[in-house]
Amino acid sequence: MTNLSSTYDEILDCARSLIIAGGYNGFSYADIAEVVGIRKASIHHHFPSKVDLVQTLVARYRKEAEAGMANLEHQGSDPLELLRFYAGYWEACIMDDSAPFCVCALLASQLPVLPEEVCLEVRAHFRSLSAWLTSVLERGARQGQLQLMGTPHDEAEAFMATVHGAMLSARAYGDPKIFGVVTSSLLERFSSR
Amino acid sequence: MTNLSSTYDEILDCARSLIIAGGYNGFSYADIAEVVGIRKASIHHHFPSKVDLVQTLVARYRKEAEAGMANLEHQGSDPLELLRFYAGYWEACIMDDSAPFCVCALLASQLPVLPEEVCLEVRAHFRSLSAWLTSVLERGARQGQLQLMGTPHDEAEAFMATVHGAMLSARAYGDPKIFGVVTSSLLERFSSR
DNA sequence: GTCATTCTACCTTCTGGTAGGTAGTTTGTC
DNA sequence: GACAAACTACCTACCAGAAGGTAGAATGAC
Repeated sequence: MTNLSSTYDEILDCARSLIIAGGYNGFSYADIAEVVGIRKASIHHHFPSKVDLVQTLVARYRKEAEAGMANLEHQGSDPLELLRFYAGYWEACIMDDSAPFCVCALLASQLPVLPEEVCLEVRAHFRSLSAWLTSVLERGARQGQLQLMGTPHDEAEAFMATVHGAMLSARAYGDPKIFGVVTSSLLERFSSR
Repeated sequence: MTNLSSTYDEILDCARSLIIAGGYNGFSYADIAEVVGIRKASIHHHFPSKVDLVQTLVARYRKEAEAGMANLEHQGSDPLELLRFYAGYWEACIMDDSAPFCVCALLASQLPVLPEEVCLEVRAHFRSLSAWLTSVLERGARQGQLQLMGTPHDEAEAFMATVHGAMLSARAYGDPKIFGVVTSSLLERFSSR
């Protein structure tokens, strides 16, 4: 139980890449089988159904993201630094093409055709990301470091939306640099100076 | 040629709704056939392949959007009004669930698995929308009505990204109101007063 | 009669999923 | 330590249904 096979992880990693590329209906067990070098049926041993696979994958993604946010928080960086780090993290992922889109953002776009279980995981990610951003903005505003025009919550939603939209634009233009253009414009607006 | 059958249009409208819900791989000819009340094979008479159908659909969408932008432009409204109108248009579409997502924004998210022809149409829409927003922002800045921190182009990209991200959040939360929250925060920031 | 439209009937390939089997490892019991 | 039972990870060989698509025959308007 503690010793999970590496195949299990390989399947999850592969599925993640495939979802990032084309969403829930954009890949099949056959696609994974080919990449991992295993037979289709063997995937069912690890993940009985496609819903199981994607739900596990998103749950894990969500956990990683939450761990990342908690970790940033403990490093005691100031609010503006945290926002910069968050945007910088995605900028790096997009520039080196290692993860050119947030799994949950991509799945959210197809929410109406997603299985209920996956839908709930995706929604939970949006809520936890929004909550974290809200707390960062709230702290920044209280310290006088960040310039907010609305409530921390509303500004957090706007921040998140802009980052997701920037991922979309980078993909649409086929130009990773556009992500940096949009996010740096976003960050600038929050700095007081 | 001038007298296009209404079935043709019904198929396009139906496909549009289905794409808005789940993207390129989220619907099939069978789905359309059921809604339109026609046999699968009959759709092939109007659109030989799925690529033809989606390409036509996106091209038409693009034309409509460009006509809408040109029309707004001719009404001579001031820049801030134009931005408000644009955001308000989408807010209405999302609130009444008539078109809760931009077809091109949704397709852009799955660009890596899209047929080349569709990909080009989607990209073209992003470019024309960005160009229009740039011109509006540029004019607003020149007139002193809008407060820009970066170049009109960069701000236009940020504006577009935020609107697309707001669509995504509204869908993720299952709450149409979040679109208005994000976009009104966005518009406020551009107003001078 | 011609032409567009729609139909039935069919094809191939892909889809997620199942059944049943095999080789190798762990585990529990004596 | 020996040995059976159970478990893990994978396999081959299927299946039913859905996918996009084709061929050719009816229908019906001009």
